[in-house]
Amino acid sequence: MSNPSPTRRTPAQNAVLEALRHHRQPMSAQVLYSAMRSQCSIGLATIYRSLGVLQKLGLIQHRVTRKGTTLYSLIKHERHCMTCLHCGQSFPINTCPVMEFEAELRRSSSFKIFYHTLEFFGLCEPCAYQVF
Amino acid sequence: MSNPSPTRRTPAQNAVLEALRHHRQPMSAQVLYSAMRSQCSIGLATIYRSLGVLQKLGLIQHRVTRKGTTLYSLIKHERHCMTCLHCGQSFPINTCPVMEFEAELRRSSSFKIFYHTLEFFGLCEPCAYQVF
DNA sequence: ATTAAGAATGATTATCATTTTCAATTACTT
DNA sequence: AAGTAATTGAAAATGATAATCATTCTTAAT
Repeated sequence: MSNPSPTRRTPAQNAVLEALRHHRQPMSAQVLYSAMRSQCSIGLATIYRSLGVLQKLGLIQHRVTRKGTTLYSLIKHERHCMTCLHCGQSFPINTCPVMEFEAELRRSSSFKIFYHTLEFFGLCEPCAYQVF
Repeated sequence: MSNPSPTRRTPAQNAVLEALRHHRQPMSAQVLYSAMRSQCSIGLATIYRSLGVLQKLGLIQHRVTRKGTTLYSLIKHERHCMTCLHCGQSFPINTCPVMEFEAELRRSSSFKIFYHTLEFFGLCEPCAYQVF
């Protein structure tokens, strides 16, 4: 459970982490950018770089939306979802069936696991009618 | 996001499906393009459109790589993996701990589930040393 | 404290996967 | 066959992220 962090975190990294801590929901780099812009001065490239580092430190997790944008959030409670292949909408699932498996995998593998993503794909009820 | 609603399966869609059936491994649209190009004549846009339709028909599944390219494959046995946040390499896992949960979710939800993605993120053993 | 080396920053540019456009072609219906 | 709708594909547009590079900030040694 320990994080590999021999390097000191930069002000930018801390600012990004703080922004993610403040806004509770997963955010894209772009949204993070405009949100942080109103507070401090930071470049978009720095945000991307910081997100990369924080990820490798095991502090934040990500998921990719249907449109291809990556959303970042603090590593805490897993929030999985069902995503409609037609409208792209995501519906949250409040349980996680992988917890136990992940713990076991951590023990049996030399791979250092930080987090996981689980997503179900298909059609939501309205779209199941509309398509085709 | 939303593709035109077809009334039948087009030759292009069948060709894409056949190509995915032939090559057994997950393929990107681009790779599919150059692979199919040598056989028949097809445009890249058509491949993307066909993949979208086939996905909504519940015939193929997808996963997004670390570099942002989407890989498509026939819906068959789930193949999950652990992906290194540093080198981007993916290591396959040969069991799936979600099967039972998915079946239950199918029963309890009105959402029409076709498939799911499960991916673990962290650092592979070599990278765990190299980073920082 | 000074300075040299190295890392971090940010504006811009480049890249690359995917989507959209639109004219041309093809398929379906009457 | 004629008319209408769907499909196709080449090219351009989009959009997220990565790379570049000159500048600024840290760090460490003197």
